[in-house]
Amino acid sequence: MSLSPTADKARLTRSRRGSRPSGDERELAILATAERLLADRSLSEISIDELARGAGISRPTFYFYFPSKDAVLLTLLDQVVAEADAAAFAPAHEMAGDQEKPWREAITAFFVTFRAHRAVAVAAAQARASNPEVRQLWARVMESWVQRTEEAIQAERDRGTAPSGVPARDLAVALNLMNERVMHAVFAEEQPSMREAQVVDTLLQVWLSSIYHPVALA
Amino acid sequence: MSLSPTADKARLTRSRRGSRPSGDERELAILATAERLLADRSLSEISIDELARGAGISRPTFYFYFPSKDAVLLTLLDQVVAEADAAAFAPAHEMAGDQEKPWREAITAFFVTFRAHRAVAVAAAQARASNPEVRQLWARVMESWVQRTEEAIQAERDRGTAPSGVPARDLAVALNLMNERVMHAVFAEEQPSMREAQVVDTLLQVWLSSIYHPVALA
DNA sequence: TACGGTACCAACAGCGTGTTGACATAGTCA
DNA sequence: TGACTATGTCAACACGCTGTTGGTACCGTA
Repeated sequence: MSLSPTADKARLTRSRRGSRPSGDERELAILATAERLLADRSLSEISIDELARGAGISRPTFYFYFPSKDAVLLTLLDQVVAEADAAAFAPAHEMAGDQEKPWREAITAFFVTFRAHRAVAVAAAQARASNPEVRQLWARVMESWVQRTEEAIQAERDRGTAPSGVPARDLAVALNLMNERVMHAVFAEEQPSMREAQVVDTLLQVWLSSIYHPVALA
Repeated sequence: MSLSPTADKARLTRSRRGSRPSGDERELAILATAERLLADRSLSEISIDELARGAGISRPTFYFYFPSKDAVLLTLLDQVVAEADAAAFAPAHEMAGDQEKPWREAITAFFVTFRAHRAVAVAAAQARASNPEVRQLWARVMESWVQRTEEAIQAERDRGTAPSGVPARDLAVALNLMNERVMHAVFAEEQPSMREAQVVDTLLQVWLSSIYHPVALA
């Protein structure tokens, strides 16, 4: 790393472990503290002072790195969402011979990713109500998933493998919202919810039935 | 409309015609003010002072009637839930010849009732995260609807009109959570959601497909 | 008339947020 | 080297909202 001879002079002489951590380290420390504390309590129950102390700085200094608690959560959510997006659409699941497999893989990918960051997922769902930026980020993300779902449903209908029913868009919205809500219930350990092991099978059952075997409504 | 058990606890003040409005009138005024203000803003954005002013009293006097903002919402929610419960299970929808009709009527009943009190519904969903009493009330209510759904699904399976698939309980949980989430999205005018006219048909489609035409999972 | 329950509020205490202004330290350039 | 600028840092303040205290006014009953 330190290629120049003048660089380690400065490093070795003065800046032993006693000197201040860098700004980047501080920012990461705040993020890590936030995710850690969110495992136990909601964001509104966590004060900025706690976040700051956890990162080894004072409350006013917190404002140097983030404009608010919510901004911290927004950063965390951004990371998790990017991870989920990458996981769910990485190998561009093709509708080959098997009808079930690609749907199962996509649902599983979301489930696994959000389960790994359940604290962030639950906190974000709550913050959505009060914070316009979180709401907007989540809306954008949901919208993109809904559109992919709608396109996949429409493709199946066009291929003749799925019959028509309610508009593909509405069905896609309902199914994606169901996934969001069921996963949230499981992660937040709500009453009523279901065992983690049952989540993917149950959701998949509902998706496949309503896409491939819609009933004719009166 | 004191249908609820928790709402009509012993506050049997009769209306003495004084210069001041009676306690009952004040309490109702607070409830009415709350529902009115909730149409525009979330509960956390409404101060107790506003609630008090709206009811024509001072902030400390508010505490004479309710221990907190959340208690006001809890009372409102109690009323709406009682109304929905009554509407959805009033004529004890029988599974007669028609498979679709009873499910459609139940889903429609919920939709109509909550739509009439959308502000309370949306506020309650938000308060659930932070308030244990709201959470508990909603959990109890959802649990009872899930149980009724599970029993109805199981009855259809026992009669041979619906094949087996995932456990009836898990399916009932997923379907009820979907209804909750979709209605919330519509009432809160979220992006993505759907037109109000499409809600019942879309939800019904998913319910009937997954109950009567479950696919065989791998 | 006086007593107790109901209804009411001014004022206070406490907590959390967001801001200000001053100060420290490290790198840069004259 | 010494002055300038960036980046960090924080004690102390202003503010808004919540929940409480301690006291007042009204009214039905005995």
